[in-house]
Amino acid sequence: MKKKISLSETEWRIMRILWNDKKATVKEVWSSLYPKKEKAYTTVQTTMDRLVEKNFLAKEKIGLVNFYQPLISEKKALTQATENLVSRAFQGSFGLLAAHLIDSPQFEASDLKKIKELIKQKEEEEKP
Amino acid sequence: MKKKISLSETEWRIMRILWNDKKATVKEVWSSLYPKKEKAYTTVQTTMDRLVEKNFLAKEKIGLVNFYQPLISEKKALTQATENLVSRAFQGSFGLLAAHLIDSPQFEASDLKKIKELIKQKEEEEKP
DNA sequence: GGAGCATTACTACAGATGTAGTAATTATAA
DNA sequence: TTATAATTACTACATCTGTAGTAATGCTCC
Repeated sequence: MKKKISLSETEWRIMRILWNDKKATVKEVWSSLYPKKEKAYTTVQTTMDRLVEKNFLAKEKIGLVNFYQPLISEKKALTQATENLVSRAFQGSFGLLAAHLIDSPQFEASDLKKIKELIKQKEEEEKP
Repeated sequence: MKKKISLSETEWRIMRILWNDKKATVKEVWSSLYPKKEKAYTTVQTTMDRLVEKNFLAKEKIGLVNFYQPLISEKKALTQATENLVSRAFQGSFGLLAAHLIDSPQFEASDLKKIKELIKQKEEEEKP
């Protein structure tokens, strides 16, 4: 059985930094994430190493220092996470999730507008 | 800090039964979920009791037997779960999730059609 | 050439989760 | 009235997660 890997809040935050910077050290991630040392350095270290175990990050030692970089694109990670939710909560139906979303109060007019554009775009791509 | 409560695959499956049946015993849920005893009876029992701790279910003893029923609607649970994903992975933007969704290969033509209808419907509601 | 600093490597520990076993309780059938 | 079956209550244990401390290692500056 493939285990459903999912990321925690902190893990996402770390990944996002790596997606932007392509490559970073624990120190860099830590300073950028917790400039006021809200969390311990080693906490970030542990989390990043666990991301390596989960195959989300690669770790490469250059000189003395470990550099980490993403092994998976942000898009792919988002897709996986969405699939996860959909399969758990929406019985596998992306359509159900979309419907729920549109029906949500958190879904604002501006979002709606953008979605309509995207839909139109997609339709044009499909039958050109 | 409010802890982000999230449900596992099994927990969702249990909740779905309860949302349908309104009220059920461990036995009933277990038989319906694992007719071939894929999981132990007590596993379901434990899971349901943990759902009680999470305030997703209420437990009421009638005679000898415990009946469980939802304390939260399916819709609310879906909203919560979606919010969770959105806040973790989509930086809080429902619009981003929606965009990602439409752009997904898993998002089928039929889904698209339904969504368009829903959007139209919503728009009509808003400015009647 | 040793003291201090940065960094890594390893270890720890509490709480949640998946899974299930065992003990206790009570209705029921013989 | 006692053995049995159904059910609950309690306990267990491995794994994962959040959080972090400590030890080891190798620069760098006096």
